[in-house]
Amino acid sequence: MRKKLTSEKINELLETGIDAFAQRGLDRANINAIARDSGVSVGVIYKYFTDKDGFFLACLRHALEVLKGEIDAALSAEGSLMTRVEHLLRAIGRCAREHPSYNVMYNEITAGASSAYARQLAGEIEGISARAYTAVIEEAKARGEIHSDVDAPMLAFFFDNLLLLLQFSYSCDYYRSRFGEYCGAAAADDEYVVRQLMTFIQSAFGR
Amino acid sequence: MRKKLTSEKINELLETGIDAFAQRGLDRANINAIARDSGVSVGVIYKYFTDKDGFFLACLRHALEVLKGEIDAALSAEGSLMTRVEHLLRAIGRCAREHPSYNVMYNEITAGASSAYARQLAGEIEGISARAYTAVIEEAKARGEIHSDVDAPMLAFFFDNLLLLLQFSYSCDYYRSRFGEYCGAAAADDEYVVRQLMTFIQSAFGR
Amino acid sequence: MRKKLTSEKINELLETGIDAFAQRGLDRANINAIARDSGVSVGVIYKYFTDKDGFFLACLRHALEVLKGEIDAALSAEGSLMTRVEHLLRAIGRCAREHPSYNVMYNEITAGASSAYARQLAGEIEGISARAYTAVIEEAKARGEIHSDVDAPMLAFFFDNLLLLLQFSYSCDYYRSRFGEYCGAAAADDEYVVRQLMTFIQSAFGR
Amino acid sequence: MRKKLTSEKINELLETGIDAFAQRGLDRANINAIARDSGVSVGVIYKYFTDKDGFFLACLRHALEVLKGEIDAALSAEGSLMTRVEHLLRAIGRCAREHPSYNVMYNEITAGASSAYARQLAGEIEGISARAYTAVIEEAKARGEIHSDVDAPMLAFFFDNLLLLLQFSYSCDYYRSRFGEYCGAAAADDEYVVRQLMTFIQSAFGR
DNA sequence: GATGAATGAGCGTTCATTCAT
DNA sequence: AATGAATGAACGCTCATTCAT
Repeated sequence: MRKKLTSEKINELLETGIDAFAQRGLDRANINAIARDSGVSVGVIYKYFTDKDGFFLACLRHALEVLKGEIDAALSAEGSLMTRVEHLLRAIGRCAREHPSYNVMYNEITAGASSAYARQLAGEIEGISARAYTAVIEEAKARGEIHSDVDAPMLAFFFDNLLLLLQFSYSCDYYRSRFGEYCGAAAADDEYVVRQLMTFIQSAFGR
Repeated sequence: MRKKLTSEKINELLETGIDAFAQRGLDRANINAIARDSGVSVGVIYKYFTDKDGFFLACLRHALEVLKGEIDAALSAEGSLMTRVEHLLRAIGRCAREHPSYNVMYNEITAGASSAYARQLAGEIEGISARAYTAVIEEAKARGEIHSDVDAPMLAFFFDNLLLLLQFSYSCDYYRSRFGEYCGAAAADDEYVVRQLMTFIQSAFGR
Repeated sequence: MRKKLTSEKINELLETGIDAFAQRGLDRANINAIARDSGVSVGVIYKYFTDKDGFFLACLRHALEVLKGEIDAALSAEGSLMTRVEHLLRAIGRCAREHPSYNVMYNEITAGASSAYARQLAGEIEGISARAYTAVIEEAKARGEIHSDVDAPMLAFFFDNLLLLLQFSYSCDYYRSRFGEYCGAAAADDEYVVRQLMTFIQSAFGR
Repeated sequence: MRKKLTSEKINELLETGIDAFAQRGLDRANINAIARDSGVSVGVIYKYFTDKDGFFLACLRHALEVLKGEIDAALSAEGSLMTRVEHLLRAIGRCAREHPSYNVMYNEITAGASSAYARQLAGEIEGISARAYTAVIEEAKARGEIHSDVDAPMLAFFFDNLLLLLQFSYSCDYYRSRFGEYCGAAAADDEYVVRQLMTFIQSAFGR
């Protein structure tokens, strides 16, 4: 073959990597297998990425870019606080359906093997949402949509905790089973879940 | 040596395993090193546990037993819903301080490598909390502490999501950094965090 | 098998290693092949030696110990300077016949791949001969067997140069061919070579 | 670029190759790095040389041509045997200073990896010196400068052994350290070494 | 002819697992 | 029963070589 790699090929490689890492984890995923399944040679992985960790990180960033893009779009929609929350929840559902592996990779970095990069990644990944959510909440406070004596960053944190676990509960095996343990069949009724979580958040945000 | 293994020795082995798995993850932890550090031979690990995965699972269950014990104790205290919630939050803080590795292992099973056991473990681990929280909420509904038209299991689920991420945010590198990104120094003020989360949950539970 | 390795087995391993390194060089020798050919698993190589380099060094030291042992024996014989020289030359011939690979390994460390250890190894290996030869020459000077105004260490150096290249000329492919280019069939006549070199050295040592 | 390769460029390539092979050895030197450092593509190396070994051999011949040129010049000078020897020794010193890598490559072929070409190379490289030295010695014999009953080729061999190890002792890490072990600071005093070796050879050549 | 990105065989090393003692 | 040395499959990574441009 020996044809120059198109950027689509690199994208395919990242997608294959994401699937492999999501299914088997950073350590159990096999670089040689990923290369074979992507139809490229191992060599190109080591040409484009420093090592397995570097490739994993690239896959991760690729996944998170898409994820965060959807979130941003939802957040910057017009409307009241709760309208935007609704958009957010629906975006989360959509992402989980369209890119099941992305959320799994996201969850992966919170665990063991990637903890060497924990601090840096958290800054990179969470910083933006943290500031965005906090800003939206401050804004809502200013508009009187929520209590004025609330701690905005912490409210944002609790709020994102709910979203994050919803994401994971849609996509990660363990969290999905856990969701089922709690809610049974209702867990599968996306619309119902959104309504219930909306109510929960609405109340939590107070008047 | 060649002395029969005391159950004490087995406990020490599990503790060493938990620390190793928490620090390095299921795949990177080294069975031979764990044996050495516990002062036993690799042989006994393979006598008492089927394989590395089996040993990991045993470590996990050991950790979760302690964790769930604390939770149960807090939950079965006397008092109003919010009093029990407060006990719960404080128990979570205490566990995070006393057994930092336990929560990390808990988070570990939600990720990649252990997903083969996801369903089974989720049932084992989450089922009890799911039923306990749901029962407490139903009870609170009956007492009028929370709205009567609320979906108890789903409320329990959202509630546990908040608790779970608090646990992880106290103990797991990534989640701790994320907590810092959101809340800065306030993240380290346990008392303040408890108060804020109490308020959040109180509101979410509605009148 | 799984039987504990006897020290003979380790010796066999070293011998196999020496042959492999002598035939193919440090880099081209294959650790897995060496293990297979010795009837042990790769694992034991990495249990007894830190890495390929460490194993190579162990092989080297094993070879040189034997070599230096023979030299020492010859040197500590009774008799005049030239008698001892004769013993030395015959010992060199014997070693070359009995352990053809040992000299090749010795030559190996003077080249490329092992140059990282050059200084240390030179001290370890040459220091003893350097002192021994110099002492013998000083002694001969004192006895009036050689000129009194000669620089003993440098004479020892030139002398050892002649011995070293004789060693290599008996055992290393290139040096052997070179020997043939110079001396034709005479190169194969050990006795004749010894006599000629004795004469050469005798003259060089002066009256 | 895509300009035809000048012979100048090829020379630069060979020089870079020589440095790389001298520093890292045949196996550890990296063809791609050599190409990069010479400002040519890997492709041209494989156009002008059959493979890595072939390129190594070309580098070697390039180095030896220069080396042998200097030797020949010294040897064909006017004067007595010992005058020519002195020229030779000084030429060796000069080469070691001007082309440190050349001697290292020379030593490289005597070791492991290139032994496949040992015989052929030895003929190519040593044959000429062998005949030249032997001729000079025969001549000196005829002129009565050395004993008439000496074996000229063997004397030439011993003589070249001394020169060869002097070359290597000036340029190769291991041999240089060995030189130091024998002679300490005196090893660095070129003039002194030449004088001592002259005396040694003079005596060895006999009356 | 020159280029240099792509290829993939090959090897050093690790470590879960076994089993003779 | 407990031991721990031995095993060897498996995998990350390198780099000599090729060939489409």
